[in-house]
Amino acid sequence: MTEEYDINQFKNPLFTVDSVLFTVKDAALKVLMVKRANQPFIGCWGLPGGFVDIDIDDTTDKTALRKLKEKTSIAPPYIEQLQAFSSSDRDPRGFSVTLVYFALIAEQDVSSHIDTVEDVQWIDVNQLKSLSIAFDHQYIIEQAQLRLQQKALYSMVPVYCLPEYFTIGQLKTVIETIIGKSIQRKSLIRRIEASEMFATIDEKVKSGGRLAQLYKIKPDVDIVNFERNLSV
Amino acid sequence: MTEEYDINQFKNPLFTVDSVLFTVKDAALKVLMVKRANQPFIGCWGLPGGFVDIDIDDTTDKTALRKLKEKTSIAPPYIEQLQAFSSSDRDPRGFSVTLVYFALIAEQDVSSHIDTVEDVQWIDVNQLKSLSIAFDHQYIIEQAQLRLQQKALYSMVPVYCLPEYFTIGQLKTVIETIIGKSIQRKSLIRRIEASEMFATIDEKVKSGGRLAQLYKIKPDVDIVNFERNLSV
DNA sequence: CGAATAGTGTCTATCAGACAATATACG
DNA sequence: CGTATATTGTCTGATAGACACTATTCG
Repeated sequence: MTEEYDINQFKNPLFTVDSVLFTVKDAALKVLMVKRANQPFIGCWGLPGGFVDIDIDDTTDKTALRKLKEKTSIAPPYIEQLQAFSSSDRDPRGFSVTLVYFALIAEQDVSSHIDTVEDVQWIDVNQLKSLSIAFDHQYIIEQAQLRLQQKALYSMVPVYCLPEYFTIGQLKTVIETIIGKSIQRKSLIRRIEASEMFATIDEKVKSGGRLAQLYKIKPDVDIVNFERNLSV
Repeated sequence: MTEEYDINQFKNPLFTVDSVLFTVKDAALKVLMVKRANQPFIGCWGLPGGFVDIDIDDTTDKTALRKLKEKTSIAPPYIEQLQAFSSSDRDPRGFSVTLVYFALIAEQDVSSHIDTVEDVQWIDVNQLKSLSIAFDHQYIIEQAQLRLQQKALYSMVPVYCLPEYFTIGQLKTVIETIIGKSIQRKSLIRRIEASEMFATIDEKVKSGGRLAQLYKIKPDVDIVNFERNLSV
C-alpha cells in the first residue's frame, strides 16, 4: 500500500511552546509568569509561551526564545528543553501538547524591564499554590524545579542565575536556595577550580567582612558535569 | 485586547511521535527500525512512530506505545521521553516536530514477532551510516544512544534489555556493550545490592564455569539513581 | 587436574563533608 | 580589638577501581 500523506487524516493536536524561566531573587527561587490576556484561563498567571510561527521560527528553540524576548527583552544565557506535556484535557480546546523549555537568568538583567509592565512578574515558586495558575503550568513548574535541583547537584548551571561578575558567596547562596539545603563552601570552591569554567577578575567587592574575589564565566566554555552529586 | 484563539491564525506544524527502541543482541546495541512504506523517504529505514490519533491516544505516551505495539506486538518495560526535534527542513512537507521516546526491551521478547515480518528489523547502531535512514533519524538515534550511555553510568536501566531472569554476567555484558567499555564486576555487584531492586531466584544456570545465580527485578520497584557515575 | 566463569576480600584512589585555622575588612 | 565574611588546610567517610583469591562446574 502506497498511501500518500493526507493532512486531514488526523485532527492535529494543539501545539505550543512554553518556558519556565527561573531566577533567584530575595533569597527565593522565582519563576517568570505572565498574566493571561486571552482565553482560556484569562486573568490567570501562565508561563510565557505560545504557538510556533513557522514563518519566523525555524526550530522550537527559536519560538521559546522569541516568546521570552517579548516578555523580558533579552535572551537568557541558559536554556534547554525540559519535556513535552500532553493530554486531552489539559486545555479546554482539546488535545494539546506543550513543549516546555527551562531557562535561567540573572534577575538584574530583566527586572528593569519587567518593572515597566503590569502583566509580567517574578513569582516565588512557594507562592504558586495560593494563585490561580493556567493549565497544568503549576505541575510543569514543579517538574522544572526538580530538574533544576538535580542539575544543581552535579553541574554549575546555577551560575546562570547570577550577573556577569559574581562571588563565591553569591553562588553558594543561589545553589542553596535552589536545592533548599546548605552546602559546604569548600566543596563549591573545589568544583569551581576543577571545572575550569571560571576566571577570577582583578577586583574584589565588599561583603561585610573580608573582601570577596570576583569571578566570571570564561568565554565559550561548556558546562561541566561532575561525576558525583553533592549530598542531599 | 481580548483576541479569541483562532485555529487558523498559525499554520500548525506537523507533529509526530517516534520511538528509539534499543536492545542488546549478539553483543551489539541494536535499534528497532521500520522500512517506510509511504512517502516521504519511502523504502528508507525509519523509527517506529507516526501521528497522534487524538480519538485513541490521551497522551503522547500512548501514541508512542501504540505505535511500538503495532511493530513489536508488546509494550516495552522501559520507556521515557527523550526530546523533541524540530526544524523547517527535517521533513520535506514543511516545518515539523517529532517528540521522541527512548525505550528498552529484551530482544527475546520481540524477535519471535519481528521474524515473521519483512519491514521491521533490529539494526546495529554502528551500521546505520551504511544505510539510508529517513529524516534526521540517524541523528536522533545518536542522541538517544548518548542518553542511554549516560544513564547506564548512574542507574540500572540497562537491565531492561534483559529477560525476566538474568545473571550478573549478562547484565555486565549489556552494560559494557552500551557504554563501549568494560566495567568491574565487583562494582556492578555492589550496585545490585545497594539498589535493592533485585531478588535472587532459587535457581542457577550454566555459564561455562561455575553456575550463575539468577536475578529478577522485584515487582513495582523504582529505578534507583546512584550519586556517582561509573568511570568513563 | 585445567580451563572457564562466578563470586569474595581488601587495598587504593577520588572527592564530598566537616570543621578548625587563618586572612582581611570595617567600626 | 571584635565581629563578620572569605579563604585555606586537613581529617574523615563513602564508594568506585584494581586485582588477587576462592568457589564451582565441566571435560
